[in-house]
Amino acid sequence: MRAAPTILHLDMDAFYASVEQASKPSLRGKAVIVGGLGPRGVVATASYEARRFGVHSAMPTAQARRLCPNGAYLIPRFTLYRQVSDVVMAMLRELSPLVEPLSLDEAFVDLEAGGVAFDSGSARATGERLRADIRAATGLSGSVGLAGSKMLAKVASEEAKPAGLLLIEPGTERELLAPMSVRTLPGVGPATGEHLRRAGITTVGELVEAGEDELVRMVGRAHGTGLYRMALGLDDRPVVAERDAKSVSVEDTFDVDLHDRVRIRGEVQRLADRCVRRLRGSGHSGRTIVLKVRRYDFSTLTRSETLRGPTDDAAVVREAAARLLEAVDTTGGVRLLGVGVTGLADYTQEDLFAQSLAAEAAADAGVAEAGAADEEGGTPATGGTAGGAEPQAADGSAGAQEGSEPPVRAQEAPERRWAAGSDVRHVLYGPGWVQGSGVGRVTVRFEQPGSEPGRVRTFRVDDPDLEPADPLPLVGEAV
DNA sequence: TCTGGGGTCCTCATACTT
DNA sequence: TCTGAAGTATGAGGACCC
Repeated sequence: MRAAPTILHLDMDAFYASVEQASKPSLRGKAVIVGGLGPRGVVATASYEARRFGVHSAMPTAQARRLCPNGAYLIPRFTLYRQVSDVVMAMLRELSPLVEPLSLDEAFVDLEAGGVAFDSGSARATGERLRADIRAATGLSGSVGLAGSKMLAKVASEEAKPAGLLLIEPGTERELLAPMSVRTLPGVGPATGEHLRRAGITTVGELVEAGEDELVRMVGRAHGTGLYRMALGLDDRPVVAERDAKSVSVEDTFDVDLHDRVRIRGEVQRLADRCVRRLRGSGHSGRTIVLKVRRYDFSTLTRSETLRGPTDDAAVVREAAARLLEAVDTTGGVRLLGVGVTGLADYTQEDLFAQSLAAEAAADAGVAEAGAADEEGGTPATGGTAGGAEPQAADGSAGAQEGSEPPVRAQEAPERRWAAGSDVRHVLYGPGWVQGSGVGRVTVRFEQPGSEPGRVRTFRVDDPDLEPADPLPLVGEAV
């Protein structure tokens, strides 16, 4: 067991919403909800002002709108969040080489390994300085937890929220944990929580009383022993700086369930292409292809196929995904499709073997379904309902497949779409952001991170003076 | 009016190999 | 040559996390 509380957990407060408030002065102090804005969207982050109305992460956006009709609803701008996150993570790496990012807004740091803290006093001082530095560099607040283990440090930062710091002194952890809900412990979600509740266990203290054997009996070996140790405050997992990705996947939920088999097939191909682009971008190839289908009734099934060697060939992944789809009954409708690759290997190795194998398999399968599989004439999967606003941010590439799409329809003058929250620039009025759009109009608020709250103006959606723009930095770097 | 997207890890059943 | 046990690979699903 570790003596000194030198594991630090940083958790940025309401990160996405706070970044939006920092970048849009008129939203400071207001209820801001960032998430999917389509009919099936969910909330990613709600500002503390919005939380007062009962809005929280993972809640359907439609429900959030009912609870908080006057909030600002914005699509996420991951490019900006990543930029801010990079700044924060760089500051953590100045403290120690052992930094383990958990997401864009959370990380563990082993302060002792960095030689910046060795006891409660120095750890606390380091944590306070970090919070101040982050605020100075980004204008945002983060909460810091300090303890002798990762699990306790995370519990501490959770308790410290918002904008606080909590250090758990060694020796006090069991006393501190005992009255807390079992849901406090990592790994206890709704299902396990309910399972335990039915057995009369609602607090961490009761978990300890139940004993290891009983817990193993209830929730299985790995989970049971882990849970018992966590309840005792025991956790010797090290802070790990570099973690290899284990899988890459993409998925889309459709605004309206898909019924047409040809359309479904087309979407699966599109997802396979996107997945391979991501796979290659991460410098990997992979051996197992996974197809995910969520049906109209929200039941989810996965089908997978393991190749004899890793691949990063789009054609190979497309074919495998198509084969897997053939084994799935989609009558009734499909609300989500996904394609993933697991069993990752380094990108560098050639995968001719896998490719020739896929060709072989395709030839085999071809005997049975040659007629059905190809010939998907007609029904171009043009844009359509997927992904709602289709912000076309980073990935510019549309669905330009290699020639296989039959007749290219005449492009009906594509109406420009302006997603709420996205950055724009007007020739006359300068930088601003889209506050809303509809019936041929788009409303823009002209302001930027350092400015006073700005004025609102409305334009025609096809106003040539208005253009999409890149996000502006939150602090510094004159604009 | 329901329930996103990108991941990880665990468990269980089954098939295959030794 | 047949059979059963044990170990391993694969596939599917569930829970959880942010």
